[in-house]
Amino acid sequence: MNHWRDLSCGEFGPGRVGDTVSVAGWVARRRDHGGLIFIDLRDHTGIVQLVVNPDRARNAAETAHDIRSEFVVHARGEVVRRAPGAVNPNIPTGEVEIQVDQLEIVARSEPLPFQLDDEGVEEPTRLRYRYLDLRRDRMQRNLRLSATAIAAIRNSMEEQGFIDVWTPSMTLGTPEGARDFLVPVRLQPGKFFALAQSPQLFKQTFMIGGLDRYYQIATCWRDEDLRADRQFEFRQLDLELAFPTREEVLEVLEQVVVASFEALGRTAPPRPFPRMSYGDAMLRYGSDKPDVRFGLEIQEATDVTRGSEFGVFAGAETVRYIVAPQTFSRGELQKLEEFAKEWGAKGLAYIVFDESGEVRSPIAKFLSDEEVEAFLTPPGSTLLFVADSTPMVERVLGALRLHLGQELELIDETRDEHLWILDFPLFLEDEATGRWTFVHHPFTSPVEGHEDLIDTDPGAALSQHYDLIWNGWELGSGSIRIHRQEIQERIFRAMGMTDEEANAKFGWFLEALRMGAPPHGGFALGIERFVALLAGESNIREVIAFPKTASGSDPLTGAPAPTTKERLDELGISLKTPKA
RNA sequence: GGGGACGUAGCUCAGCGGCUGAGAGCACUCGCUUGUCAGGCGAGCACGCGCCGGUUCGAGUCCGGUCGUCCUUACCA
Repeated sequence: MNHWRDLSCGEFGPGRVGDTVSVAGWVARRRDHGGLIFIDLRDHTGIVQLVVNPDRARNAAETAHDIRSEFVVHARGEVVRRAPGAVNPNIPTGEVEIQVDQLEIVARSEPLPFQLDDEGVEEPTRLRYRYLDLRRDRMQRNLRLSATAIAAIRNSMEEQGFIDVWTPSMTLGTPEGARDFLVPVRLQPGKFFALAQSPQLFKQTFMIGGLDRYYQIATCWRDEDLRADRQFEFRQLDLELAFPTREEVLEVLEQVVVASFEALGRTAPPRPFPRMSYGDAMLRYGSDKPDVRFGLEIQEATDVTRGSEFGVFAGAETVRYIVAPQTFSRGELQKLEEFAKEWGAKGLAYIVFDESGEVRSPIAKFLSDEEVEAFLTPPGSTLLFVADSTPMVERVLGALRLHLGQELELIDETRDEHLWILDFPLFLEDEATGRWTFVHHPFTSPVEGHEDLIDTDPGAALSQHYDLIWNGWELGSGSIRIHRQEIQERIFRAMGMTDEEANAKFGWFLEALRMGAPPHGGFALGIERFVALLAGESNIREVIAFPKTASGSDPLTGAPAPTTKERLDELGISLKTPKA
């Protein structure tokens, strides 16, 4: 170490008794007994108690009198064993303390705007003074955990033969997908770069360039509303490999996840991770990112209700239901119906089977014997039905299932469930426009043999896309890509894009596909989501040093901010509503 | 853009259906205290109801708007 410190605060123990040492850190707390003064000295490793005794060091005692919370101090003294009655079992260094000989104030501190041991401080305050928040255990732990995980990810990628290559952040914008952040160019006024939403086309170009296995922890920018799991800028473990099978890509990711768990000293999830088809996920969970830590699976009833006396059932494209493992009062059922309506349902039919075996249901009188028999469940349960178009049924019951899972505390928080979702459709029909839009991105390869469906029956074509889900969070997604130019062009056409448009947007890439593109595929894993889950946080802002708020600003720096007229003139930009 | 919640002291919050000194805990300041570790005891400081407007004899409280924060939804290929 150096003259400031021989040991970090958390490193003191009985083995150091008798040593004369230097220590430095922040004053977590000072307890002044008039004579004796105790100082809890803190750094990133922990806390050690300094004892300043005027009988031993008069100058140090005078200095200690001036010391306040969060001063940075440097002390020199002797490590001594505490008297048996004075041991503090609450801190790892509690068996020893430092009898101070010299004490120096290195930096003073104003009283802090919030107390570091106050767990209840609101997020805006924490972000406004993030440097103070960072001193606290939670952020120290999360950022260190993040660093450990990222190191493990890099190691794993290197071991698996991937090379780290950088791609530009400033690139060509695309009208599809999320909104781009635009970057004006002083040298070419009126033109804009877009900040990369991901290195997607660049990494495919690496494969055409013969790099074979590429990875990068890439920063990505998307101008979309911020959420608990979304920021304007975030990082992806971005990777791509040539001549892969789907299994190989999944294998690479599973290795990365396992390596991260092991680096953190955790029991790794068993491999291979379970798989589920997209169709299955939507049917059973009403979601393409199902949380499978609890049951409450959605049941299909459409066949049974086809000719139902109950008009709502008979007339609906799809009827499905959830069996909740308890009964509900009328009021509770009404609330559940309101919840379903908020998600777009026209109503929520129910059948309550009381503990006594009695049936409460406004629709029971319409149901045939076959229906009643099909829906029969043990006493003390409730069936909740949604009848509507298939996407609406999936949507509403998926939301209701999650809602009930939380409300009824059915989710086993101690479990970790990793899951692959496979066999996505290539296209989904956009409900608003009726046009076919790609589910993932337009570079995803159809399943072999489904190429012709692109033109004949787009809705039936499956893609070689896959998502990695952890406890209901989408960690990332990937696919086997299209490496044949003519297939790529057919996809663009199916989306209603003319050849001219496709060329204008992706011409350089279509050209590259004509010059020897190997089969390739890859994946992108959301780093912050992954780390947040590893850290047990439900919000990625807790694992980001300087996150932005939901409104897209940074309370610490005050960004974003207006700029000057001069800067705008230089860039050839005029504002509709000029600001000072 | 839609829905919900919140905004009172540095922090976290209480505050009646409208009434004559706007509060608590912690923090902070001062004093006393030589074995505390959420130190103890005593004294003190806080002038603040996000902002604008309205209703009223009277508004932290009611109404409208606005700003900010969080959650959620559309959105996030």
